[in-house]
Amino acid sequence: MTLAKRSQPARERRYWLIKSEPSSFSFDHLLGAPKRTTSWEGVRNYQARNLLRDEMQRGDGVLFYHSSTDVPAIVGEAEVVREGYPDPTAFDASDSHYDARSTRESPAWFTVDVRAVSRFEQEIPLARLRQTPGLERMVLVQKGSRLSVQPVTAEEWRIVHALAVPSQA
DNA sequence: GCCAACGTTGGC
DNA sequence: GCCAACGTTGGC
Repeated sequence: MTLAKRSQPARERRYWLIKSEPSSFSFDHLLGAPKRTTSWEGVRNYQARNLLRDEMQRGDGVLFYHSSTDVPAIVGEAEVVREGYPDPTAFDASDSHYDARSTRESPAWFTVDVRAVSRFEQEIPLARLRQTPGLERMVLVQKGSRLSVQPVTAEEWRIVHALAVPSQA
């Protein structure tokens, strides 16, 4: 965190949702990682890149979603612990996410660090999200929605939490 | 495994 | 700048 960033006025906490295929990187992987933290690298979509680079801030809340699995679901909560920085995998010719267009002088792709906060008491399957009043406009439930890093509204975050942690509702 | 929806590429 | 072709995502 730079002085410049620390001295910026605080803004409202914002919320995001990130997708991952549990067969490649699950919420358990994140919980088991050093400091329960990982770099969310490898994103190669410009809309998602813009969110990673420009919008996600330290302290923001993150819903962790399992895609391409038997029961696609939101399974836990994480938070942004490091703001956008160049994705190192884009510079590594031996990495499957290598992109020669991205240079250290002019990086094309960005990542943030996320840390696991907690696994939800109850996973929330996509089918349930679709049935939940107030979530009709959530990006995740839109037809054809493929964005792997998505904005979540404060109200959507609240509703999801009420489903996920009923003991606190 | 199927296939709809989407994003990217590249010819013109 | 258009748009067809292609590769990928991801639910079902």
